[in-house]
Amino acid sequence: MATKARNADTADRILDVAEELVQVRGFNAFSYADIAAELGMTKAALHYHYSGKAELGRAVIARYSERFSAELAEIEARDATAADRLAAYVDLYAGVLRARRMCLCGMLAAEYQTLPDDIRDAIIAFFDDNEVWLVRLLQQGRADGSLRFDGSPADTARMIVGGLEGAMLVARPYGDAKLFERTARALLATFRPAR
Amino acid sequence: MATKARNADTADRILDVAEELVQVRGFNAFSYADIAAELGMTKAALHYHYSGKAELGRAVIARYSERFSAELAEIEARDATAADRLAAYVDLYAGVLRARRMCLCGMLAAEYQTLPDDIRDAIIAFFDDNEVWLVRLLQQGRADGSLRFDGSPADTARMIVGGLEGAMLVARPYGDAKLFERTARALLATFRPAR
DNA sequence: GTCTATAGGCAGATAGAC
DNA sequence: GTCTATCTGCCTATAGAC
Repeated sequence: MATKARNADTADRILDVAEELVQVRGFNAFSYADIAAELGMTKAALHYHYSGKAELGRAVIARYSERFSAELAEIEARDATAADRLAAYVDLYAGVLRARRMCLCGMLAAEYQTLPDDIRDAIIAFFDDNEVWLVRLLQQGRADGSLRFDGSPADTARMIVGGLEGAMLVARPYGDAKLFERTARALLATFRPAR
Repeated sequence: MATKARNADTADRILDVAEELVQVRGFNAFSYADIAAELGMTKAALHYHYSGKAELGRAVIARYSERFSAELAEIEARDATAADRLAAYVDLYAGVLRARRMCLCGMLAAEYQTLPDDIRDAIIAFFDDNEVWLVRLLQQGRADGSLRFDGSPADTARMIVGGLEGAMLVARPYGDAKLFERTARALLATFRPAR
């Protein structure tokens, strides 16, 4: 029962637009009117699919987190060594920035204090998932010698997530994806086994 | 002609409140009404001191950047070695997070796409200044052997700024300043000369 | 410098026809 | 499912009295 990907149903197209708006402008800086205009429909129609902005936000982050998890699983299926997997992880972030977007959860982390409780929980869960995945990666890399680092895997995992989120945050005003890539390479270089 | 610091004039107290609101909630998530309520005055009075929200934003970032520059100069006056200066630089960020705030320019970087042009320019200038200062620091550290790093000073400087901004961004949802400090220590550890 | 009062606009949201 | 019409509330901003 395949549906045409080109012709996703309305609920999905709303989610697509909302996701982009959150990543580019932030949750507090877009309105139902923006989405309605983009899709050529009215605000009232949006309320039929998502009862309010908070619920729309929940749906956006839920889909984003699922997709991110799927991409992590894909990396594990495709790349064998810890070093390759880490490079692929960095590429996920680079792809977001090339689309002139901020990481959804990085953007929402900035707005954290203004967001409803369940969205806050989802942000925390996203970062927790990333940390768990990276900790396993780092343990693997330390064991097989493909990654070198001094601190605990947990602190190092947070250094990676923070380093990439921050590099995106700072690179975006410059509108320069290459800036991010050079910064990320400097971060990756600290994990090279032979120095 | 000294004025009492405890009794700063109204324009300064407005700036104090606005600065905190931007750092905690973001520029798009506070209003003149919030500031007026906090200071026990009316919105109209605020407009006497700052004609509009955009001008208020300009004033906030201008004062913040000046203060930040002064703190960098203080570090150079107090700490001699590059390693000590870098540690003190990290402490600046830690202090902001302990006050439960995000770096002002990190927050504004997230909101960048929604901000007026002159505020955008000020954000870029802030990061440029930080990079310049860190590049000099890194060159000094490489020369005197107190800091070790592989990439160019410029890329490494951006790795530091990004790493600290991102570590703040991610630590703030957890409401845990210690989390930032451990992450920052992991970052600093990559600069240790003997590994 | 600070107030009251208010303008004008846009936000999120709902009712009810089709 | 989508529309028109509308509500209520908050936003930024201004006029004018004190």
